[in-house]
Amino acid sequence: MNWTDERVEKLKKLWSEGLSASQIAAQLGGVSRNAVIGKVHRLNLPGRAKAGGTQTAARPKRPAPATPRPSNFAARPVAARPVARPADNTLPKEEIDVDFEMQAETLPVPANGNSVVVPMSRRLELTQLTERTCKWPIGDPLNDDFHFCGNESPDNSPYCTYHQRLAYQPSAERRRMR
DNA sequence: CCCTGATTCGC
DNA sequence: GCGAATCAGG
Repeated sequence: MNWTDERVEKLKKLWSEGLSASQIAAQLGGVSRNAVIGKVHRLNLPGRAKAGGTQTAARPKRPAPATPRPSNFAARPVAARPVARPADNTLPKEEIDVDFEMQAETLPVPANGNSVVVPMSRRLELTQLTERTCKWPIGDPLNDDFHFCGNESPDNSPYCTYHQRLAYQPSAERRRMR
């Protein structure tokens, strides 16, 4: 991917708005967060404020790589991000970020004795999702409380074990459950 | 483990 | 100039 004027402009804008490098990389697409950080430095954009200078202590030089870096790396499959966003993508962080993270969500227990418990979600924002977080959407995307399950999903599955079963219902199980 | 930004240096 | 690898920290 090329750093066109447009992309650089967007980078500057998002960086100044305080988005993290990975968030910016996700919005730009086709670049890693490292690329974003590297570009930020090259552009001499101001870094993030360090309160009290805790972080930037003199860093020892990087030791020489013991093993030469492999120059042949497979092109990484860019994760599809098909989830649509409201046109207004401004996030009122200040208001909704003060969340109730470990809120347990339960459904009414059916009278049949098989209790159906929906595991608590981590209430993640779209930008927080990783390869290992459940991408089961919860709520109305047009609503402010929309979020993703975010629990750990095994291996490369897009969903956690619970939502995996909801997503891919085997016919046998679907029948059993009616 | 997840994440964050900072730095180096081969390309 | 670019950005993966690495470091350092939360």
